[in-house]
Amino acid sequence: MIYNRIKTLRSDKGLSRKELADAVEVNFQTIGYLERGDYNASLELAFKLAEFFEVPLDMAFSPRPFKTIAEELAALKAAE
Amino acid sequence: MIYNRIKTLRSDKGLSRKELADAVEVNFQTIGYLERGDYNASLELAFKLAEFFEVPLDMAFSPRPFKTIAEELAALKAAE
DNA sequence: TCATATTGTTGTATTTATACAACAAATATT
DNA sequence: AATATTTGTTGTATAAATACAACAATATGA
Repeated sequence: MIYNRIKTLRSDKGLSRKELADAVEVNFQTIGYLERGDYNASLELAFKLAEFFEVPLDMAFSPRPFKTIAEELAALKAAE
Repeated sequence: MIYNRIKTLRSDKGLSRKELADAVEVNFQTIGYLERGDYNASLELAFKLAEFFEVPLDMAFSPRPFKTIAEELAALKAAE
């Protein structure tokens, strides 16, 4: 299982699934499947999405659950 | 099409396909397919391989052809 | 050189990712 | 509230990734 932040990245940009799907050239329902975790993106699609969102691939996809914002902040504080 | 450096990374470590395959829990022939570019790794396998080789994912996989060592050196020199 | 291990090739089977359609449920817009 | 847009669900179809087997070709090592 691979975790992803597609939904967050997408809504941050104020895009609908259809718009994102068009941008990376997949069916709009494919975006839905990915966001719900029904299946993983292919490597190819993962690269396209990361590129589209202008983030490194492992900021959009991770083999381990992403930290919540609260956890990120706690980690930052601990690292001071 | 996604490019990869699995063959290089693997032979740098002096491993056979079988050994690498066992380490990332796939069939040894799957490694062969990937090395020959017959098909792409899944995102899951890509993460496992990158982790195994201790390199960032995009050092092992890229949507664009990797530079040769000569090109890398030329780029380094140009950046001086 | 002979034996063994590794790699390449071909072929079949299964699983997973993607496409597409129809329609219901939920949100947003006017 | 009525309408339109977006999202969720289910179902079918195809393509791509993976497993596995058998065997040929190459390379490695005794």
